[in-house]
Formats: sequence, C-alpha cells, structure tokens
Amino acid sequence: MAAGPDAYLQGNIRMTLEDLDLWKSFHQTGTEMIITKPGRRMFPHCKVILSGLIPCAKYILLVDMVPEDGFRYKWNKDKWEVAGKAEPQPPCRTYLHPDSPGLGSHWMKQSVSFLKLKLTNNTLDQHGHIILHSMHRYHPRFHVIQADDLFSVRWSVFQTFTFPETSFIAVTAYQNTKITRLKIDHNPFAKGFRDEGTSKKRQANKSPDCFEKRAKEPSVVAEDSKEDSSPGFCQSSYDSYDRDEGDLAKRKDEKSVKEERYSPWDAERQQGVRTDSPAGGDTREIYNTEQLVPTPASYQLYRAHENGKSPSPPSSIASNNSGSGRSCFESRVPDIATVPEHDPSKPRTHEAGPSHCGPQHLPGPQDYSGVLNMTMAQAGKPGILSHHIYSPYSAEQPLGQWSGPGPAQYPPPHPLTADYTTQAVHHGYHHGNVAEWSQYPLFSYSCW
DNA sequence: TCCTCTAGCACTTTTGAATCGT
DNA sequence: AACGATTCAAAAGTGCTAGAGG
Repeated sequence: MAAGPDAYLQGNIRMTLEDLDLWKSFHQTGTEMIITKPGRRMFPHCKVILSGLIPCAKYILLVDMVPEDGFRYKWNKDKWEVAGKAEPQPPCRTYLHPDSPGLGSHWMKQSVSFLKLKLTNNTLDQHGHIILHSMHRYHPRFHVIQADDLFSVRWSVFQTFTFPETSFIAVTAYQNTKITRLKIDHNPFAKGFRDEGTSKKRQANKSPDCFEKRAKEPSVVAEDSKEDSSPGFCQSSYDSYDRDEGDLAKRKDEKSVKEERYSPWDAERQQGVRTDSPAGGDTREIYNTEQLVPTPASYQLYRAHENGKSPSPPSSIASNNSGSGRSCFESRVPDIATVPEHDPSKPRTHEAGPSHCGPQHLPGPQDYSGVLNMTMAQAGKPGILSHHIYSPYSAEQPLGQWSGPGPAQYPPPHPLTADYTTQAVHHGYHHGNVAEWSQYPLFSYSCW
C-alpha cells in the first residue's frame, strides 16, 4: 500500500489519516465538534489506513480523546481565548472499533472508519459515547493493539498514533461561522444548508441579513484557508499553543502524524506534563515518552535492544525534520519495535495470541532499561497489572455471554480512580459479540 | 446582560424490509 | 427456492434558531 507522507512508519505498522486535506482545512480554521446529550458524530470523522500489520494476527483498534491542555476556552468575537482552567475531567471512555478484534488482513483490506464514534457532554451517558467538556480542546488518539481479545490487551504492544490536524474544540453550538460553512460544504447531511442547495423553502424563509451573511462567508473561508493558518485563534494562550502546534502543523504538513508508543492507560501519568504549561511546555515531549505493556518476546526483545538509548528530544525531531517530515520520523524508526525477520511458513508465537505466549516469554525487567519503568515491566507478570480494563458488564450491564473468573484471576492492578474501582470485575471471554464493547467504556484511566 | 446549552424544526443520507425479476 | 436488484418508508444525522437557564 502506498502511504503518503502523512503516514508514520512505526516498526512495521503504518497509519495514515484519510481525508487529510479536509482535516487540514478544518484545522487551519480551528476545528469545532458539536457535542450533544444524545451524542453527535464527528465531522470530519476519523478514518485511517493501516498497513504493516501481521495479516493473520488479531488486532484491536481503539480511539480515545485526550485533552490538549488544561484550559477552558471561549469564543470572543473572531477568536478563541482562554477562559480559565479546565473543568474536572469527565469519565474517560474509549471507543472500540466494532470490528475488533480483527485480523490484520481485515484492517489492511480497506480504510478503517470510526464513523459511528459519538461525542457527548452528558456525563451520565449510558450509551458509551465519549464524554467531553464543551469549550475544551481535545484530540483523538488511535491505538492499535495486537490481541485476540480485550483481556489479552494488557500484555500486548500498544501502538498509538495521533494526528495533529484532528485536534478540535468541543462545542454545543458552532462558534466560528467559517467552521459552520466548512461543515455545511462537506457534510452530506448538511446539504440542505448549502447556498446552492435544493432547499428553496429554507432559503425563502431566511431573513435578508442572514442571507447576506451567508453569502459572504464562502469567499471568506476560501481566503482564510489560503492565507491564514489559524485565523480563529487568539494570540493568547491558545495561540501560543498553536504556535507550538503551528510548528507541528508545519511538520505535520510534511509528516502529519505524531506517534506515541505507550499504553493508553498511561495517560494519567502524562497528564501532568500535558497540562502544566500550554504555552511554555512542549506537549510534543510526551509523545516521545514510551511505555509498553509487555508483549510477546519477538517484539519486546528486539524493541528493548533497539531502545537502549533515550527517546529523542523534540528538538532533535525538529531538526531532523528540516527536510521531509517523513525522514524525521523514519529516523526514529530504530527506536521503535521492529518485528524480526521470520519464516512466514512457520507459525509465530504471537500469531497464536499474545494472551498465550505473552507472559511466559517476557524478558526480564532489565531488558527494558531505558525504555520502560519497572512498574510497566512488571506488568507482564500474570496477575500483576499496570493497567486495568473496565468491564462494561460488571456492574451496570447484564453479563450476557460474559462469565468466568472474577477478580481473583484478574486482580485490580493498582489504585484506581474511585469511579471504576468497584466495577472493575473482569470476566472470562467466550468470543461473543465483541462489537458491543464499543458501546461501553473500556479503560479506567483518566484523561488528565 | 452575556454566555452556554437545549429542543424542535426542516432537510438530507442511510438503513433495512418488502417486493419483484431472473 | 435462492439470489440479486429495486423501491420505499423509517431511522438517523445535519445545522438553524428561539428560548431557557445560570
């Protein structure tokens, strides 16, 4: 598969954001995503192309939303301004792609769409939609996990990808008319609002002011998208963020993807870094931190050896990126897991499922020197978990096809946020309808 | 008064069942 | 009887707007 420059080669796995141009045009204006009580889809929606997966191995694809910073914003005239500190985080939820777990060949067969992912501002949401705060900035994070099922996840490698141009501000009503215009122009469901649309009735009912205003907007948008990289952003903290991200934006134009290689459960630890200083703190730095859930030896050993050095500082990325962004990221490839050459005719251990071969093949903690902290390394031991999966069926949902061992087999990993600690009962998995999982929160980690 | 949020509206696309033809 | 194509109504997804509420 020919991946564009916006793809990132991470070990073997490459993820490319589809509709990159569309995302860019939104990003340049300042993407806003509507959140509603019943849940609202994203537009543009997240669609990625995957390559480099092992065709006969199973993978789980997840998406979660990560706060960009620790601030709340407001729309003031024509730009976003900081309006104070962020509100306490809502329950952090992860969207599981309905096809999970699926074979690598399945994921690579065509682009993977997260069309049905919905965002809500209802903290009591029972549908498993991702809960966000209005007027806060987020970006989606994609996780590719080689695992037969969700309960194998804990000792599997997380490959995490983010795309800078997918960041957005959650809103309950559009603030920037340019964004509204872009949505109308590109979202087929909004065709009725297009100026050239077929809705004669609506056009006729428009007040002259409204009509005039709308008639002007398209050209404005067109100009902005050409000339102004971030017209809607105030020169205050958001802009300083954006200046930081502006670098990213430039790089992303060359490269268009940030890469993380750690467990999503680690987000809480990172949050301090992320929220410290929106202007001064280099949020990119956290993308260079790496944490792994122990995994089959074929991955981990090679990874451990190749990662003997510290992660590259952001500056090195920037400097390396002076040419093509791709070369920059490729320069980091040696830092990343590489699957050793293998005989395709022979079954590999990890093809039998990480859950079977993971723990017993784990290298000792020393193998992770410079890569993993001890806590993470220990997570590979059965029963010692650094992460925790919230079972949607544990407390609120009927078990259905779920049954089996309780906490004795899957002891709670570590002190958890109070919300889920008591609900975190793990159940055996009989390969039922995993797609249903996507409707429920999966991870207990906090977003910040 | 201002800002944010919500509900109802008109419009569109998507989905799935029913029907028909091969 | 089985399968594929077509039709059509219901469901779901949009932004707009007035009004409520803090």
